[in-house]
Amino acid sequence: MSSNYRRVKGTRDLLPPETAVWSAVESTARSVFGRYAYREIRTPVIEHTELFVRSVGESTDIVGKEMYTFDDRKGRSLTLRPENTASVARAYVENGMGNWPQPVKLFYIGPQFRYERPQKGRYRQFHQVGAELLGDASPLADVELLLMLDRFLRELGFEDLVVLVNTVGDEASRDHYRQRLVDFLTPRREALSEDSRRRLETNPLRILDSKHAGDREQLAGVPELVDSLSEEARSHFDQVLAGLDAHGLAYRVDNRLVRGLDYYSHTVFEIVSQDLGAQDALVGGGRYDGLVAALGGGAVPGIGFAIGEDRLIDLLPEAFRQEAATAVPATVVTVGAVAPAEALALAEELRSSGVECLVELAARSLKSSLKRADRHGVRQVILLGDDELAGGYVTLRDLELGEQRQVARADLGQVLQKPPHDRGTRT
RNA sequence: GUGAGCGUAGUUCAAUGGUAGAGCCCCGGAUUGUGGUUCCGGUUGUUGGGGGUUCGAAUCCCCUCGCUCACCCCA
Repeated sequence: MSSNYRRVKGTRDLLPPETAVWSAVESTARSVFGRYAYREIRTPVIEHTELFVRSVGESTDIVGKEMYTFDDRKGRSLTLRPENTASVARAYVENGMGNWPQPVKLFYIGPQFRYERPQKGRYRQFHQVGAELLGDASPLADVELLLMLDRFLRELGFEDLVVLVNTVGDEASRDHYRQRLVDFLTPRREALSEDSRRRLETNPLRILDSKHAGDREQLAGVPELVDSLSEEARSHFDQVLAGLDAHGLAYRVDNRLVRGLDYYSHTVFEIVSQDLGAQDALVGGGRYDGLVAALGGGAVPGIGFAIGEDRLIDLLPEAFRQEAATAVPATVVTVGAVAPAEALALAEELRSSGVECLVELAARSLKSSLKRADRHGVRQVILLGDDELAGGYVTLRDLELGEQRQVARADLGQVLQKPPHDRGTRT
């Protein structure tokens, strides 16, 4: 408000100490995904617009009205990625990953962009943590992916999140069902919302998860997609559910769950939370067996998920936040007539032995230095006065315990190596 | 794109047409070798911006920008 320069709408500055939480969440993702041998991929933030039109789908809202699209200086249409699966699939084809040992397991962490009106849990620049498994069509691959996702969320401390699963079948199943759905809804056309009437032509399946009250009424008695499944699609889904049962992963089958991106097939899933307001989807994902082929690759099956990192962090259990918060463990302070340069020299020694510390660089009264240390959330204060300098030791004061002791200067690095870890966050 | 609510100090908020304030935060100090409590002192505002009404506007009106929430859609 005081500045002429402001964040662009829908973006935000992530500041410490919050960034430490983000960092910890991302470390956990790397750790968990790593145990399943997923490796990180980093794709560009900008892509050719056509990539998203082809993969996400022309009739989707994302492509229709939510993309940051612009022409570069040569008139090529470029788009800030609205999601990351299309880029991963493109990279798979472009880099010949089809020749790598299959399946290829990739994860990504990064910003995505959608031009929407910002509100709770929805930003124009938001962040996703996602994983993609390419080259494995088996139902057990779906199961393993969901187990990995579940493990990640549990390591963050989430307990009661429920996975909603459904199948949208293979292409033949969907074609068959789409026709039945259109047959059912056409007589009711006039009672549908404007959006849904449009979808009847462009993307009928999307009408199923319309939240519009009138639409929901008209959907009473609608044919279920389950009944249109091919033998193979039915069997795939049954095996996925059996696998989840075998591992005790809680889920709910939601026959109305249809995801907003065109590339999905077979298994689709979502994790929603009641504590997020209107933007309740925390994770979305599913199988996309036709995507790589659509981008000019071979018939390579795929499955993946994307976690809304911003939303995830909104909901993060307090215990994990606490653990992630960082406090500065120590500061070096001079006493009496000792020059601050001596303190800096000592701090550098400590840093050489791996200790994290601040230094008081101004000559102040001890009283004032201690007060400042306390305000910075420092726990250990290293006092360096004439006596200490002459005796080759320091006085180490623990502000939390209110105790102090003398430590030989040579041992100080060792003593501070393991900082007390029980200090709370300062907010 | 549509609707609603809200814009006063870094922050949370007061001031209902008559001199823009308080708490917190931040900075300094209370005889420079001992912090947190306490006390003293200090910095910070074109009242989001522009226009109008009025002797006089943070306050009323119009426009505009921004924020928040919801619809829609999704992560």
